[in-house]
Amino acid sequence: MDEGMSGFGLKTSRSGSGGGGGAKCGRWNPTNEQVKVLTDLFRSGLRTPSTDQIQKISSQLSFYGKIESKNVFYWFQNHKARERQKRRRVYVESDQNEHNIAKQHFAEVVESGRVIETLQLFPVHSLSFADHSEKARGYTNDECKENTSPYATMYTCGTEMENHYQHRHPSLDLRLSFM
Amino acid sequence: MDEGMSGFGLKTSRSGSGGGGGAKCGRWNPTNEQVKVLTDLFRSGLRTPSTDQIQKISSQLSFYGKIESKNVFYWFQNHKARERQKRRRVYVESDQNEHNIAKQHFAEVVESGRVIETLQLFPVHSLSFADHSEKARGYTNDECKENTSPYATMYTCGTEMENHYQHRHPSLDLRLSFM
DNA sequence: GACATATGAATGAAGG
DNA sequence: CCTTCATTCATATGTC
Repeated sequence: MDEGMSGFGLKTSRSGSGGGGGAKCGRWNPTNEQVKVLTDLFRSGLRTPSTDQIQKISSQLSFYGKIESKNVFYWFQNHKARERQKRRRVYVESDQNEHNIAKQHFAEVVESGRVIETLQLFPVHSLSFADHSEKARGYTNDECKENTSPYATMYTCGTEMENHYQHRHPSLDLRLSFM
Repeated sequence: MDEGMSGFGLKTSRSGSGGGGGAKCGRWNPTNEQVKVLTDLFRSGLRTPSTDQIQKISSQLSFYGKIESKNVFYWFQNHKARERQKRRRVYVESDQNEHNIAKQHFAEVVESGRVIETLQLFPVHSLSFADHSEKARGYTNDECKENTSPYATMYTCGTEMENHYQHRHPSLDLRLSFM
């Protein structure tokens, strides 16, 4: 997700605004601030920025670290595609369990032209780059070992909406591994 | 991700305690049966299942335990990538000369629509959405493209050199420039 | 418990 | 827009 998970500690975050920055170049590695701004823009409705917009965004984000316009371009492409795809999956998935239509809670975001305006003036809340909110991805997981036994595994992880179609037996035609 | 997508379902799949006992998983932990089936499919030649196939496989595997389609997607992505990576290792190590017999390895698996058919047999029952119109686009061999151009920059967003902005700070007006 | 490894998940970058 | 590839992050598991 957009969450990124990068925790603060290990991720080779060369958020070197400023001087050298460790260059582990090879591919763009967005800083948390950059991601935040981009995400905000996306959330505010921007999906396919024009060349000009990309330029501007890139310029602004360069303050936080090395970045090229193509990075911005790709970021939006990927984010949009993944968001859509994610949604598609979820939709299908829930479709199979036939009982949670509620899954659609969000998905409006809107698209009015207003977004464009906003964008040109540049982002909203974006920066508070004092933001050290590392997601600190809590994960207070207790223990996750799913039992590996074939038949008892059903409801080990409730909550997701996946557990419902395990009533019919695969009939084991599976061993189609013939070749 | 995988969606290349890759980004399928929700990431925060921590179930909140709910009742059933079992554990709450931060990530999917496949059962042996699930792994076996996936491996068999892989061995039988399936490398990049289509969305439909992923759905079906996922449905079937749900019999053995909790699973989401994204898990199947990631599984194939990872398995394929790692096999290739491993092979590349070996290839590089053992091959100084021009004899690349090893090259043959991944030419065998790729061909014939057998896999597709197999897959269609796979799902059987269930699935109200079972459509037979598979794209059957059959994983047209991947590994052939050796990615020879690291930075081709084909993106249509003009100007690639952006790093110039980096040296002049946005003067922090950024924070205020919104709206 | 630290360390090594295997693997699930994510995402940048392309190619088409 | 779609799919795919490569790399990397994060966590589960195994070993000592």
